[in-house]
Amino acid sequence: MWFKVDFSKPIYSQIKKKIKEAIMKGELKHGELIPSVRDLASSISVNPNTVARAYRELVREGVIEPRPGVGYAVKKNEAVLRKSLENEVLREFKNAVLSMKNAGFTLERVMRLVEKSWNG
Amino acid sequence: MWFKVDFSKPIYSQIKKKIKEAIMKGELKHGELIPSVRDLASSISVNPNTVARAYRELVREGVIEPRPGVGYAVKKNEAVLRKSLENEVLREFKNAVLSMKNAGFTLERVMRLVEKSWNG
Amino acid sequence: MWFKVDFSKPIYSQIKKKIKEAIMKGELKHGELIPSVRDLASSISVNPNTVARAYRELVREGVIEPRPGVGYAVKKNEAVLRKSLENEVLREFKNAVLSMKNAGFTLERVMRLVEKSWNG
Amino acid sequence: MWFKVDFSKPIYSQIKKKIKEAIMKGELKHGELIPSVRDLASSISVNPNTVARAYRELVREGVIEPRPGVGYAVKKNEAVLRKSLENEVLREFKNAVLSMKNAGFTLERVMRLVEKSWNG
DNA sequence: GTGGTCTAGACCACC
DNA sequence: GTGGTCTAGACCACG
Repeated sequence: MWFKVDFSKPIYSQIKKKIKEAIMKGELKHGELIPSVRDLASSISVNPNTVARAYRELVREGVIEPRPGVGYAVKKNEAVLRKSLENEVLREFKNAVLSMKNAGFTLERVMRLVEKSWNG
Repeated sequence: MWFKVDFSKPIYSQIKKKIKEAIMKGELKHGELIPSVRDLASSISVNPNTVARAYRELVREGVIEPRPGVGYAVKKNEAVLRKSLENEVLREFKNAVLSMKNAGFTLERVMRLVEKSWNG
Repeated sequence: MWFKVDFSKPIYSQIKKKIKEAIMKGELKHGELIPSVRDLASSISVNPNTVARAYRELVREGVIEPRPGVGYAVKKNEAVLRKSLENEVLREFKNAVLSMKNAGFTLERVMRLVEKSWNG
Repeated sequence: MWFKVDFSKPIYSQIKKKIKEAIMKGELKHGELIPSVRDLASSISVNPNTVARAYRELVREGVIEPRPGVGYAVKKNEAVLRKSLENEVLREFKNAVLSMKNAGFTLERVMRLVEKSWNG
């Protein structure tokens, strides 16, 4: 596990997002152990407490489950996870679309921008 | 001038955005006075300091200008303002699109969601 | 706000429980501010982080809500809170009753013990 | 010997409790061998170390005794064991009753809940 | 080895 | 003043 942290946003929420995305992409499968708190923390050069907070919240959201003395395992598969990730990401996206509208962009221009952003 | 404050985001930035949007929509025109700090503060039930901060930053950005003893007047017109707002909103939008991609949405689904969000 | 911390159980969860109980008893009312993180922390001689964690979880559970720059206010009244507290306390209680049964106590004896514990 | 492990509580203490209850119910009698560490571990899908720890503590408490090369045998009989279990369970029960009181339950409601929990 | 909790203290944004 | 986030590092329980 490996990614670049963006210090302009809360690190713990970036971790949550990355884990969720990894599950959705099949990089982490149902029942598999995710990286240990200490491992992930050192591999992205972040304090273990920060990773622990992210994991704790993922547990609360039902995405992973603690295996005492062993680590954390992926709990739910797409069905439940998708809902959690979708809600988060969708809200952000809808707001962005409305902001574009309020800023005076046309629907056509926004559509073109989606494609452009998507591919590069 | 009135709107519902969303306590989950910085209030001062919501105020800034609203003022900018009002100008772009033509609700506030070049040279016109915007609501006084105290009026806006009481009408949206917010600390006057918060409104003052928003206005201070708008002044710094050249969007409005102080009229000592009178209030604040719109400085930039829609054409000039658009550029700054666009950049801000565009960045947010591109991030949102990429998040959708990472979350496993298809391009087609995203396109449909643009239309849906736009109209609803 | 003032209470004796029991170091044999997680402090943050004792804080959560105390706040909930205070609300249920009417000591803290809807809309009122609860003690600030720093105040409570110093008054019970505990690290602010510990109080912050408790408050953060209470927010997540919908019991209190953050007032940025001001503090935390009591959000829901009995209706919602009762559910949250009841679930917690009830689960604990049912387990205790079943443990008594498994340990060989009679129903009659348990009933008498309820009264005894209640009054003393 | 088999039961469902609850991953939200320490496994070794669940094992201890189960063994004690089995003795009190007469399922395990004085002098009888209890399941071997490896058997119990595999039958409830748990790390053998965990079972070993439970047995070690039961030995320390004088509930069972090691029979080198053979296994562990029940040492105390029901009468002697009862006292230790009772104390443990009683303390838990009293706390639960007080929590119910603090949560605003009435004595009457608690009494009804005892019966309800007792019967199912 | 794993996670869970806590302390101490820093820095930032917000009101 | 308020809370939000993060670091550093300790200690404990569990497997």
